[in-house]
Amino acid sequence: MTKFHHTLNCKDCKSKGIIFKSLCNEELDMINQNRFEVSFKAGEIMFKQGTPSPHFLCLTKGLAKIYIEGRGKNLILALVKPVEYIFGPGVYVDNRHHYSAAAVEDSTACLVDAATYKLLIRQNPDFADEFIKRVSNQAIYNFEQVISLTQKQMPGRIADALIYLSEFVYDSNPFEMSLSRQDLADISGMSKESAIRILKDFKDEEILSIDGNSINILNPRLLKQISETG
Amino acid sequence: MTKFHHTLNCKDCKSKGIIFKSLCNEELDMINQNRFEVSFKAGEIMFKQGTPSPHFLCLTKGLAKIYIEGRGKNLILALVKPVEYIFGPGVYVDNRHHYSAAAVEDSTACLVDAATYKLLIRQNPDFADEFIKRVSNQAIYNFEQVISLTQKQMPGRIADALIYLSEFVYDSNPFEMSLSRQDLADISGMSKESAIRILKDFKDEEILSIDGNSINILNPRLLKQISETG
DNA sequence: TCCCGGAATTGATATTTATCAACATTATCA
DNA sequence: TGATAATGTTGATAAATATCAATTCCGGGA
Repeated sequence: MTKFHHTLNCKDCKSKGIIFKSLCNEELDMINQNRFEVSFKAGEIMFKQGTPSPHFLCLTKGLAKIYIEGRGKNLILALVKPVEYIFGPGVYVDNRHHYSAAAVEDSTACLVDAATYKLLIRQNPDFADEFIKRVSNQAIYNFEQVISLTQKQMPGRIADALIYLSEFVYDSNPFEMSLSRQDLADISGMSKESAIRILKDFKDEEILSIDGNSINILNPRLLKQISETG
Repeated sequence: MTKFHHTLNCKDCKSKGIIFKSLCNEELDMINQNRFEVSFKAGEIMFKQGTPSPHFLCLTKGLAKIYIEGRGKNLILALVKPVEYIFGPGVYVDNRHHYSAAAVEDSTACLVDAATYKLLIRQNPDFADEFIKRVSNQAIYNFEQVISLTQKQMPGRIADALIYLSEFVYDSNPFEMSLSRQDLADISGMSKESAIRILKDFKDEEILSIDGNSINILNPRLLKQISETG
């Protein structure tokens, strides 16, 4: 994990997230003065559940997973790609991370002091609205996730994960999956072996073609149907 | 469902939630002018997933459940008691309810126009902070819930539900459960029959005594241990 | 290049959980 | 009050899923 100051100013940052659109130049300066950039190699942990949480993290390059560490198993809540940010609920509660984050691919991120961020939320109602909107969207997504995990059977859950990967994470089909099978299992809340078996079933039914980590969704319609019928 | 204007002003309301503590009299007046009170009989639906969501709802009497309607099954996300409020994430996203709510006991609630509420969040940073804090707490609770539902086996999940009921909902032990067995199952993400069986096991092991809907936790330490070991 | 360790795969088996059906109990209401 | 429906309970069975063990595959160093 290398720490270094970025030469760019936030005002000029090409990878500035849309979250910052409601901030004026002065406010962006404030963020700029309280930030530093960090890079992570694939596999490295970015922060760990239970540790103090003093930062807002904006992913500028790579891919990260955020996951809850349960009893032996992990549950991946979401994958985060540029330019999205991670700002856990602990910041407003107990200053602790309630989930861990790790780099799935080599990544870089901007860290901003949480206090600065909270101050801006108080100062700028548009920014606050944007933030609440974002938190709300996340909550809604979590509802769908819980229903998927608790009420769908394994094929439905794997279908959900594959659709999520293709449509929201890699934004393409076919796609090269930078996740391990274990990660896929951790997204879908099942054992690695089960995840592999379902993938194979999908391959046998010619819903997918799989070559190592390259996945091609051959029958998106059927996959969506499996997702819906659970 | 009866609609009537409450005689009291919000300023004097005995059951005013702590959320309102950061509002000045003028702001409370604003809420007061945009609110009405409704009462629900036990079992009545307060609002339904998918319908437009123009209100902030504050429960002043009774007990309500909020639940997601999945494929045939429901998943109860939380029980709401006085004086807590329900303000779904849809208000900031698509103006739709993303979960349903129903009265478990005879209840009354104050409904406040959502636009008014959102305006106050923009106006009053302390109020906004309180609101975000509350949303954050909810998110953290949801994490624990997801882990319970996806990584614990049935006895652990029922233990979690019973602890939740005793410690957070009814605030007592023994307690009279106003929920049905189906509700208990919907909290724990399992079939009604399974929930009943686990209850019986706990009774046989003398962790609980059960008489109809009266539940007495005889061995809280062991119950907690079952919750933790899953 | 060869070897090693971790990931992926497969099969056999055990465990967990749901479903179905039958019956008991309780609440409701005319 | 008695009939009737809803809720609760139990047992038998089937389905879903995890676990364990044994290979195989693959990439990165010495």
